[in-house]
Parts: sequence; C-alpha cells; structure tokens
Amino acid sequence: MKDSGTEERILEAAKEVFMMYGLYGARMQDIADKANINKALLHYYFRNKEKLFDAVFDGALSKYFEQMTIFGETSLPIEQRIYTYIDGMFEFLSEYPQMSMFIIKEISINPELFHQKVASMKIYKGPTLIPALMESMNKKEIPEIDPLVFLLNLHSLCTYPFLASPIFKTIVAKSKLEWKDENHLKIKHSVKEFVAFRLQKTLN
Amino acid sequence: MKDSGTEERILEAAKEVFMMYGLYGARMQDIADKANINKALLHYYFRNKEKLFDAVFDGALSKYFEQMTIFGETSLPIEQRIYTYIDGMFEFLSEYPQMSMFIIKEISINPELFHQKVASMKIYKGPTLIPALMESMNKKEIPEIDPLVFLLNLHSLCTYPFLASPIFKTIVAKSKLEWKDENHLKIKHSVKEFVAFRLQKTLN
DNA sequence: GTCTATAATTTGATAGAC
DNA sequence: GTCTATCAAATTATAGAC
Repeated sequence: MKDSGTEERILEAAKEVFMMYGLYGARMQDIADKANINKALLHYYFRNKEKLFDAVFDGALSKYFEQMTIFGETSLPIEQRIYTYIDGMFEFLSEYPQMSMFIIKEISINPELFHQKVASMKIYKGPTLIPALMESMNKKEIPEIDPLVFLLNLHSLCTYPFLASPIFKTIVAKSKLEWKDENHLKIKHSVKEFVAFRLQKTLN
Repeated sequence: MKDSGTEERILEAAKEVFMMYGLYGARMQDIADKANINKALLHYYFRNKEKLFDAVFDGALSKYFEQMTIFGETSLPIEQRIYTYIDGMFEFLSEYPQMSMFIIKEISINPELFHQKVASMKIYKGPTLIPALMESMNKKEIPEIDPLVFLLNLHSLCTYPFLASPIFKTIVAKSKLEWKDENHLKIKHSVKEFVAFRLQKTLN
C-alpha cells in the first residue's frame, strides 16, 4: 500500500476489500480500517458505498482492458506478438491476481453495468488479437483456426492458474506433491508451446 | 427448481444465492423469497446463516471432487481416459457453471475452512490423473511432461470458458463477431487436440 | 480534513400464535 | 411446520465539533 494522500489510500483499501468480498459482501468498516481512517472519511471522499465501488470497478476495468490491448509490434511475426501478449498477461496477473475474478464476478451479478461501461469505452474496439490472426490466415502464414476458440484457449491457459491457485495448492498437497513458485515460469512456457503448436511454428 | 420438500427447496434457493453473492454478500431475505417461504423458516431448518452456508458449501465441494475423480477405465489408453475426463468436466460445468467460481472464491476468503474440509475427505486422495500420467511416462507410452503443469493446463482449458462466459460474450460482441452456443463443442474439441499434442497421440 | 457521536436502515435471529 | 410481529445486532450514512 502506497503511503500517499488519503483519497488514494482509501481507493487502495477499497480495492482490496471489494475484490475479496464484492459489492454486497464488502464492509465500509473494513475499508476504513485498512486505510487507517474512520468510516466518516470514506463518506466525505466518496459520498456512499456504491460510488466508492464504482470508482474501484472503473479503475479495475480500464486497467484490465488496457492490458488486453498490449500486443507486440505490427512488424513482428504473429507468434512473436502473441508471446509478447502472454508475457504481458502473466506480469499483469501476477501483480493483480484477483482482478479478473473480481471483474467476472461483478459482471455476472450485474451484466447491465458492464454492457454500459464497455459500450462507452470508445478506445476499446475488441481484442486486437482477432484481426491480427485473421490477417495472418489470409496471408497463409498460419493454418486456418477459429480465432475465437484460440483467443479463449489462450486466455484460459493464462488466467485460470492465477484464479485457481488457492484451490490448486491444496489439491496438489493431497497428492503428496508440492507447488513451487517457479512453476509459473513452466506454465507460461507451456502456453507458448501451445501457441506454437496451434500456429504450426517452432518455439526456439 | 424442484418442487419438493421445504428443506430441499431452501437448499436449492440458498445454493443460487450463496453462489452468486458469497457468504457475506448473500441475504437471508433473498433466499427466503427464492424458496417462497419467510425468513423464520430458514432458521427453523438451519439454525443460522453460517450453518445454511455450510450445508451448501459442503454439497458443492463434494459434488466438485466427485466429478474430478471420474476417469475412464484403467484398461484404456491414457489419452482415452483423459478424453473421458474432459467430457465429464464439460457436462458438469454446463450443469453447474458457477460452482467452480464459488468454490475458488470462498476458499480464497477462508483458506482454513477448505484445508479442514479436504483433509477430512478420506475418499479423495488427490487428482487421479497424476499417478496415471506418471505410470504412462514410466512405460514410455507418452513423452516426459510435468504432470502438474499438464493438469493445470487441462483444467484451465475446461473451466475458464464457463467462468468467463459473461465477460467474453460482451468482449466478442465488441469485435462485431458473435458467440454461438455450439462453440462449446469446438472448445471441447480444441482441448482434446491439446491433450493429443501434449501426449503425442493422434486424435481421430 | 479528520474525528466522535449518533441517526437511520438493513439484516440476522427469536417469540409466540396458529 | 409455517406464519406474523418483533428484537437485537450490524452496517451505512450523517451531524457537528475541532
């Protein structure tokens, strides 16, 4: 937690609590405690709970979408661009392991909210990956694949390990194996191998 | 919702509400409404909120673990057994799309609870897949792979599509594409292709 | 801006009639 | 077993001093 202005400290604390418990499960008292202030100040800065939540959710959403558009240079071969994308995803998810779950969860509770938010995002035009894949297919650089299925596979392989890490560690322990942190590197590598396989490229 | 005894109706309603909002976010009133009874009856049947939650969570957990142990016959080749596993996963996740998220979420809030529950499950010895993979590697039927990474990849590819479906539909709409339900079949197929690739087998 | 004290509302839980 | 009415506790929100 950054040791900055009060407003930022509140947002930081609110992020933690809302991401863990959701809009309805979160408690203003918890947020105040985490920010080392009292409840009254929360209302001074953000009028009410919903407004505070909106601030957190908006921040999460734009960070998330911002990340999803980071993609290697157009001049590079498609597989290289995707490797860059994967590296970015892993970095992002390591820093904010709860964010994708938070977004998914809140959207499933209130789909309307999301539609409005995304519709109003003029910058975001959808996954950059899709048109890039299609172009490569047209140029016969890669085999014919379903771009949506590929995109979903890719996101699955990157995102789920972070989502499931609490449950997975326990399950693994049951098999008398252990979960090492360096496994994240292995997983990332396996994702790239998957991409190379799908696009019929070789990976170093 | 089954039109059965009151207790069962309560459990059904509680499952829906708890899965959506979690322990702290769920409201007893909502559960009562969904079950078409009043709050007092909830307490008559399940003393308090936590006990009701436990009943729901226990049910979810055992159903989940039960599914995770369904695996093709030992006599079959390993890839066939995994294909069976995948079919089972997709069927299960179609029926209970929210369950894995629910379990993951509640565990990340209260890891202790989970450890106890899993530790007390004497039936469950960990993923059946791991020892089976190791045996096949010993017999040189499949190449050397990291069984944990493989298991995680597999779960990622199967589970995430269901988790992310609310967000994914919106994202896809942004690219002027559309999400068809038959895509689930394509996804399942792509998972099997992934398995075949990893195990160096051919898929019909 | 920040605090304490308190109001207002929501929510979990109980009492008691039927 | 099921309901209405009500209590007690928790939780959001506000008032007002500093």
